[in-house]
Amino acid sequence: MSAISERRERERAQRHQLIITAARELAEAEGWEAVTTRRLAERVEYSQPVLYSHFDGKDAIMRAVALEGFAELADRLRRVRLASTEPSRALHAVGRAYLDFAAEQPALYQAMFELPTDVKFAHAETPASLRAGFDEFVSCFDPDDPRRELLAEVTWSALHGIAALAKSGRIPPGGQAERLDLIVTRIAGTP
Amino acid sequence: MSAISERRERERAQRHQLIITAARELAEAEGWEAVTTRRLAERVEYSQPVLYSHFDGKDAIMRAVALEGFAELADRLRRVRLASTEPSRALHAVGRAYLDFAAEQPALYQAMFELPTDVKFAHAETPASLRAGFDEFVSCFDPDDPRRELLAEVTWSALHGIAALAKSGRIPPGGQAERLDLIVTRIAGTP
DNA sequence: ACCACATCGTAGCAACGCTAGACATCCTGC
DNA sequence: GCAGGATGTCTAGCGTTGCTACGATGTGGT
Repeated sequence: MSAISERRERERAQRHQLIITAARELAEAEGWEAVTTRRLAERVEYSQPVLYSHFDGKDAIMRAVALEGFAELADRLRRVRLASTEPSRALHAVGRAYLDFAAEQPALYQAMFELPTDVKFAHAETPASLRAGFDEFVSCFDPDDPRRELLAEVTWSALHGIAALAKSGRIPPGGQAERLDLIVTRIAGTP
Repeated sequence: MSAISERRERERAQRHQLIITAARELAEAEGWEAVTTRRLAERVEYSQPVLYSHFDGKDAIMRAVALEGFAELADRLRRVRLASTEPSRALHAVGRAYLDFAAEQPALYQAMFELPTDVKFAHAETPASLRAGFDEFVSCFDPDDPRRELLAEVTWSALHGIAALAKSGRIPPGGQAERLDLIVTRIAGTP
């Protein structure tokens, strides 16, 4: 009984992850509008109702994908920040890593930051990985500066702005490096 | 024949605008996901196929709403900029007007800047009203500065970032004024 | 007055998210 | 070892979506 139900639980967890990965791959390959419950079910080789035994619905699946993305992004930003020898260049490196993340995985980024979500961001029940990503920006500023939370917010928002507008073609996709330079030098520079 | 077909054409144009207005109001009241072709048809008191004799589909209707929004935004920004007596404060005023526009009409803003679109932004066939809105930002900077296009791009992007993230609850909706201050002083301030 | 044409509504299609109930399969207790 | 119960999966279907083919209606020109 114990060993068997453990195996079942293991299989169930694997399938849970399989659904998330399949949704993410499908979204990245053909966009979120192509991620239907039918296609997703076919892809994981189960019937539709199985999806609903793991998630409350399509939105919950997208939320799970987004959460996975938050963890990966926070990890990536952290690594880049710690690898920066000079603190003054840390923000630049983190910013570039952020833009690269958005450009390399547009569908994932969309699920995280653009699609409507009920994930709470600046609340008590905010997932840790979510706060962790933001904190990487905060850590790039002087701990003694009382406005460093605000500076991090605005830096993040500006990066999100150029990432989102470039992704949808609303500003020319080239020239992101130049925009990043401007943001970093103006915001992180001495006031 | 002439007078009658002219009247028909007039009625047709009125209905065209009626559809756009109805879609916009419905989206603003209940969100874009509530704007279905059936509900929209009922609201304008015609049957569904009539919508398709005016627009290529739902996306085209949303595009028409967005274009109307671009014209209004450009107009609003222009007025605010010209009303600014002191040039150094023009950018601040334009920025606040932009954020107000986004906050007051979230569905319209969403159609303009967040939803997938095939409207070209930085191309030859860019609608005039669209370029006009961007130019209001450009005009806030020194005409002799070779980087003023870049400065306008980044300013606009940063404003879009805080508008979009605040609208979806990803940053606290309060404190936009503080963020605006920071963006304006850091970007428009002397480098 | 009559025909031709344009215009509009009814009805229907495939696909969507989601769910109820039948079916099969496996574990448990005697 | 074997029936009984519980767990898990699939088939089938509901209501709604964007969109369209086709028939009815009514107007305009000759």
